[in-house]
Amino acid sequence: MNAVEQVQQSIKVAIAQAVEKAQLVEAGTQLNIHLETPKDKANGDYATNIAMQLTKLAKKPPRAIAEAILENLDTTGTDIEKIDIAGPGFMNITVKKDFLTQVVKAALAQGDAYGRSEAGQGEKVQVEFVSANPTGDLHLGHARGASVGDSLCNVLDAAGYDVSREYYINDAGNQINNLAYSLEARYKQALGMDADMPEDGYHGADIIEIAGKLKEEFGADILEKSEEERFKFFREHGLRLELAKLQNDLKNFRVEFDVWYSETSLYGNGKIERALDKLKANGHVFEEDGATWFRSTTFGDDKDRVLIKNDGSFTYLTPDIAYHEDKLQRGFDKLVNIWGADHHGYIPRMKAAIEALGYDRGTLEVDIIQMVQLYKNGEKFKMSKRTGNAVTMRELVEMVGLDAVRYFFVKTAGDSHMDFDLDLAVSQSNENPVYYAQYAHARIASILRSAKEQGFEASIENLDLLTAEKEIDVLKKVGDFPKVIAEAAKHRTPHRIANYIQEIAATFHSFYGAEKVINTDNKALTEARLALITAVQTTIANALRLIGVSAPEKM
RNA sequence: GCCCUUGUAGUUUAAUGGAUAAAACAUAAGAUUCCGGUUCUUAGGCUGGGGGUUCGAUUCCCUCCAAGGGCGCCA
Repeated sequence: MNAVEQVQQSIKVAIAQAVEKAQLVEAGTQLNIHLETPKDKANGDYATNIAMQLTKLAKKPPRAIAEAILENLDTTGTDIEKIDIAGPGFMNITVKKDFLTQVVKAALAQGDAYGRSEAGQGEKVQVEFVSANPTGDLHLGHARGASVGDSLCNVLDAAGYDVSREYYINDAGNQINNLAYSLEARYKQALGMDADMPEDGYHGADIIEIAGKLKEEFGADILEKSEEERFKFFREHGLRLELAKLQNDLKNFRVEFDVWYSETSLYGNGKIERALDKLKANGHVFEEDGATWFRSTTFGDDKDRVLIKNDGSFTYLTPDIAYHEDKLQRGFDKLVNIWGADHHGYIPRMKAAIEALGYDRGTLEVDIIQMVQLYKNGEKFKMSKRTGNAVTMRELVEMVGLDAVRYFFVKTAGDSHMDFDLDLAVSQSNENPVYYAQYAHARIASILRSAKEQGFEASIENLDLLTAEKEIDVLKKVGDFPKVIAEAAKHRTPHRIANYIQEIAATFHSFYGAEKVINTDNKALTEARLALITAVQTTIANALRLIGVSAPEKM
């Protein structure tokens, strides 16, 4: 618990004791005292709405409750300067100024770790995201999912959760056969032969590229093989090269996974059969029309689902159920799946399966990443993996820049639809909000360089000199950081980090405009301000790192 | 037809059920002998319509409208 949290905790305790002393509620009642930071700083450093929350229990109007709390409040030993009752019954708390400077000490002492907390209490969370089929390039939607998923994992980690990142490789279904046939056609074309693409083939440029690689490596030798062997060859090598490309693209997107889980691996070890047996034993399986069904309607799904087709093969759902059972048996407290909105209809059956297997359906939470609508030349730009004219994640990064892409996708809540104007993104690259934050960081670096040349160094000796309005604003903003991370983790809303970055950058720029940091006539103040902006720089760098954006020293 | 998600300044988007709904971009007007002008200051909303829940609703519930997505023994 850092200095800021300790202050907040002491305030909460003091208020809780006052509530009890005023006999507003029955002894032992669990109070949920929440401190918020008022939008308008005229309303104090912190505010609590406890008086309004207690109207029912205390059977008094909120302002009367607030007054009763105030009368019974003992502020000795806390950092409370004063408390005002305002509006409908808010209690606005002003804290002693010297406490605010604690955040500078905390930020300087903790460095890269500033902002981290134990809020998550080590809860084991597994986050599965992207999980795109290894049959083509990652496109726009995957880029959004990767940005949000990776940032979420970073935030969870920073908030004290034990997080594991996982990618489920769909390397077992019909789409892989399709990949093999598509690749074979492209391979033949690469050799100058006539070959038709299969009807549902993958027309992406990546398949052509991979076919070219195979031609270079094996020449025309593959044509000598039997049809069965050729199929096996293209399947194997197609998967290998597609997967390598996916992993490389994601790495270049600054996204790394702890576990790459192969769907095929579920076939060799009996896990699918065990999951099926468990569903059967629990009485949720039936036979009809020559197929084996899961009675998912028992658990709220709108229709029952086939598990084994009448040709004896599994549907996609069946190994996926086994996969989720496997996840659950690995001991995670919570499973978070980040899926594209086009898969949202799949949620009820997956949750049904988890319940049917005997687990709490709430263990699995699915966060939907809404569609990204591309615009180009003022018109909708339909993306399709199969028509070959999709904008890939790689192309997007080339056009807009990695920092801008990562920032752009994470600054918007994942569950809201998003319009992405390609022309604007390209033309705006110089005005993109990400540069605003990066500039703040670079500007601080510049000031620190300049100060060093003039013989000044950041010092925490005279932080009490930081009393200007803009300085206080900056102190408060820096102090908010651990709470912002904890809240973003709790609500799984990494876009709050992006919002926070904008706020702290704006607060800093505003301070910069009002106060000069380097003042050769006042060494003590200069060095206190250098400590302050170092704390800001650390905070911005840490925040940018959470969302996968670089923090440059120079721009 | 049924189901899911989303409707907020001109545009793109914020806002644990809280106070006067907030930023950026674009537009207009100003600032700078100075630590980086990619900066700062100032100027704008019937939160899609209508009901309901309560001290209080952008947020929760119902309904209508609109946009997107899903409704396969595909993955």
